[in-house]
Amino acid sequence: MIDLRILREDPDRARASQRARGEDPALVDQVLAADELRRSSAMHFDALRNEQRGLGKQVAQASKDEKEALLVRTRELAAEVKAADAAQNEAAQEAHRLLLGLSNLVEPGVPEGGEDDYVVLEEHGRPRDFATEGFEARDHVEIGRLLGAIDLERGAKVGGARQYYLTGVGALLELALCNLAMAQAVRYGFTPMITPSLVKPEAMAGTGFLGQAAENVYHLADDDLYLVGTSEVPLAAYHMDEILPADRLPMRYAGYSSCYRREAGSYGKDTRGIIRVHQFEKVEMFSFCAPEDAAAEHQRLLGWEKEFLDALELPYRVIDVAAGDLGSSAARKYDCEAWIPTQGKYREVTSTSNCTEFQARRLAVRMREESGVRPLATLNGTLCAMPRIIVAILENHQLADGSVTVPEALRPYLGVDLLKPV
RNA sequence: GGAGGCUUCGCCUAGUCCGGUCUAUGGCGCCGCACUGCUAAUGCGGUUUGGGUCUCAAGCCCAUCGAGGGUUCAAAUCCCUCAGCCUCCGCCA
Repeated sequence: MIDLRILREDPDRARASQRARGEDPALVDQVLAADELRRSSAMHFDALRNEQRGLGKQVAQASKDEKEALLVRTRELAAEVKAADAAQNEAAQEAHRLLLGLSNLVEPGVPEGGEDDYVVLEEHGRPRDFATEGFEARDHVEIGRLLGAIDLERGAKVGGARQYYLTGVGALLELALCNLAMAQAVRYGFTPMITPSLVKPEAMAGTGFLGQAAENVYHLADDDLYLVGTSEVPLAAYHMDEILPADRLPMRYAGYSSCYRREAGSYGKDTRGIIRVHQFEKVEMFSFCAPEDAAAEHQRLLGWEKEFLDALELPYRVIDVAAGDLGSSAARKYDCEAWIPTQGKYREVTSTSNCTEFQARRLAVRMREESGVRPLATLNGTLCAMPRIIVAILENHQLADGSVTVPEALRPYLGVDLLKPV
């Protein structure tokens, strides 16, 4: 949700932001018109209600005869107040509904355009040259089968398309990655959290996932609960309706949870393997901080993502995601993409977003400092999304016989330095 | 799933039976001021949140007693629905 004051004072900025995203700039003017109506109908109600309360006091003190006279005016006033209240509520709801449809203001400097208009900021590590090494790289599906780490056939049998079992060393690998990620997060002051995957509509809507992203969200109609696509949702909503002391910011949480995605509209994309699945586990970083500190915090989150990928010795690059490919909550987003040898390209493994005050306004998370109360900023970043990291490790660290070298940092958590075919 | 109890402005709490004097009591905490070798103590004042009005501030207005609806000229207070927490019973990992 955008600050109405900014919208009133600088509507051009909001229109430009909408245009950059490829969304409708006219929505800004609809919101402003609705807000105008909201304020005028509220003033009307306030005035009537003020009169009603004043007369109410007179009635209480009046003698019997006076009372009858007062009640004449007061009875018709009651009807007017009721009507004005209804009008006010309707106007407020409509203004709010329109305001919720507006995406966050894009941060200055974000590349223009859509999905393919990202800007590459950095490259780290060098992809291996398997031809020079004298063998052809196997893809993660094949390696996973050789190691007894991934069972896709039975995943499909039991759960349908895009479902999988991690088995044997595959399962252990995920647990080791989780521990490595959590250890790093704790080192930097994050509070480890295991979060609910099932949340109420307020949490889902407040985080901004029931807009254009809604088609990718699982909804349990019988209970009106949603399955989260990321622990960003329960972490953002953790402090819903709360006022946090400014001197305790930033507050950082690392959430581990299952993530569920319908993957609507991605038919035919990544149908092989576990690059794109309906359920996976993820360690997610989340930060509540002062708005003026958000850009710096965003860089810190990106830094911790890079540190994790470095520790796993993966070649990757960092991209600045274009305006048209940002989620509605994000003002800016950086993705880290790991090199996938058998695809010959970089694929997203982590993503960090600065949501500025957008989510905090919707969720009513505020900060208290001496000068008062105001919304704070929220940011999120992937630390370790299991399937894609497993894909990257298996493919990048494979040997000619199908074995996989375990990155040094992971060895204490896995207990072995080589995964061998079974 | 069934029965009962509870939910008040940071925390605790009065008020709810019997509607208007609630502009919500008191304590704790916190902030400011005064007094005082220092600290402590004491005294005085302030201290929910959101919206509006206003050039800004002050001031003023409206809403807010778990949420929503109803009765009434008038609701923290009466009625209905729902949620959360607690206790007990039943079932179950």
